[in-house]
Amino acid sequence: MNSSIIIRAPLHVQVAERLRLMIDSGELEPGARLNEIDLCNTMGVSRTPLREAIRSLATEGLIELQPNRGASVSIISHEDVSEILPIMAALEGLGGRLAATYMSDEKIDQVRKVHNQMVSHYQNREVAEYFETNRLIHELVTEGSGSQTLVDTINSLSAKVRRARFSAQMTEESWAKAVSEHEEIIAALEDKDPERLEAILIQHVETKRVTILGALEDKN
Amino acid sequence: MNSSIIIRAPLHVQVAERLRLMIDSGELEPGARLNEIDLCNTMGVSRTPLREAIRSLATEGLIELQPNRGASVSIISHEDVSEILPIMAALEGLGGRLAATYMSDEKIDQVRKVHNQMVSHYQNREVAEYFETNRLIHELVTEGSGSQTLVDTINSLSAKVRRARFSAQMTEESWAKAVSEHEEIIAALEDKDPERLEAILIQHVETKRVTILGALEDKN
DNA sequence: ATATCGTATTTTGTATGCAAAATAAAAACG
DNA sequence: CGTTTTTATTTTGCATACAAAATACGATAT
Repeated sequence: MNSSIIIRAPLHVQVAERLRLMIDSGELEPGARLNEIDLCNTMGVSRTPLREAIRSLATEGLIELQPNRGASVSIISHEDVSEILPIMAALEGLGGRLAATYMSDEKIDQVRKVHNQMVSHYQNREVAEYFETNRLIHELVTEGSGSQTLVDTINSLSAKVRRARFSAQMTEESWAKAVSEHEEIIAALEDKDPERLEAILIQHVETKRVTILGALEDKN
Repeated sequence: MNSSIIIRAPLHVQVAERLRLMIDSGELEPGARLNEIDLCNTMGVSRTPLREAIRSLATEGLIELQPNRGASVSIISHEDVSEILPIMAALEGLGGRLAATYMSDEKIDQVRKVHNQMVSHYQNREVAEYFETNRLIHELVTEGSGSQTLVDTINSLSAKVRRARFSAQMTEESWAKAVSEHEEIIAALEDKDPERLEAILIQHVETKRVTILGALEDKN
């Protein structure tokens, strides 16, 4: 008996992951056309799994399909951000409210630890590490809600705004504000105060919206 | 010059629509396995576009994929409903809050008309027509938010709980409650009271959650 | 020189074919 | 008989081949 079965994900799943990564990292810029044959060559797969992966990302909204004209990385607009962030605010708020009620003390301690790491990354101005720990905190809190659907829904929306990498364009001021809001998030979570945590998270995402829109202004 | 260009949707899109319909109508029941060749024969297409469509519906969550074992219509569980409905409540609430602020008077009148139709369907006990007008009202309100992303997100979640057709199992009591809540929805919308509309919609979806869970209890 | 038409090339859309895995069926063994 | 092992069949996964559409290119005409 062998309990450690090797599961190799289907090619179309692997290709989808890789494409998602390429889009996320900026290797495939917004608006870039996806030439099937080129991508097949670089990935070493045939068109069938590639096309299946493209269809998946299209329904996720990361890619746009034009009949007989192929796929391109969808462009995130000012309006898209203005639509997506309020929705994320509502959902992260809901997640926080549930997390403050249902999250175990152990999990809360874990969030606190990651939070402390994040603060030290902030003090050392380690941007990449800061963003990663930041992202992780939000994920942990949402997971604390106990709702996988909520995690998935937020992730799906987050993916659309994340890929443009507005992160690098954060000002010193908005950064400081984000960190101070995170202090409040942790406090509300440790106090197990659902309403307060919800309100803070909504405010926090609102701050993020302003930051991102500011960054978009500069770019365009 | 011909401005009425005939746009024929790609096969994989048509197939996806048809599959969605088959799932929604119950022709393909939850848990049913999707045999590629059978479906190809009934639809008169080859496996390639069918598989692309299946991949799309899988990322939508309507279908589940098992490596080397094909696809099956995903089963909606008690837990799924308990996760999805609170999210829908938050989102419909957000939609209502925005709609109460931004919806034009013309659109509000339109909602009122559909609402009156719905009430008369209720009085005549025309179930199917009632559900359709009900659905339409919620869609119109959400559209009134001006956020297509919000409409899409809610639709995606709604599709998962809709397909099991709990509708038929509504009790006289919960039906009456739903209608009376709708009266309040319309009133809040016409008064352009964002907070009230939000609260009512959240409560309304909560009512729906209880109804659906009750129906699920009876079934299992 | 610019515009338009026709042709060639590229790219996408769909169908089919072959290999590998899973399932079903049959045979061998206890 | 029931259980395992072997074999056959079905079904999925992936690659390739062909058809149709779109794009790029060049020639001709104005």
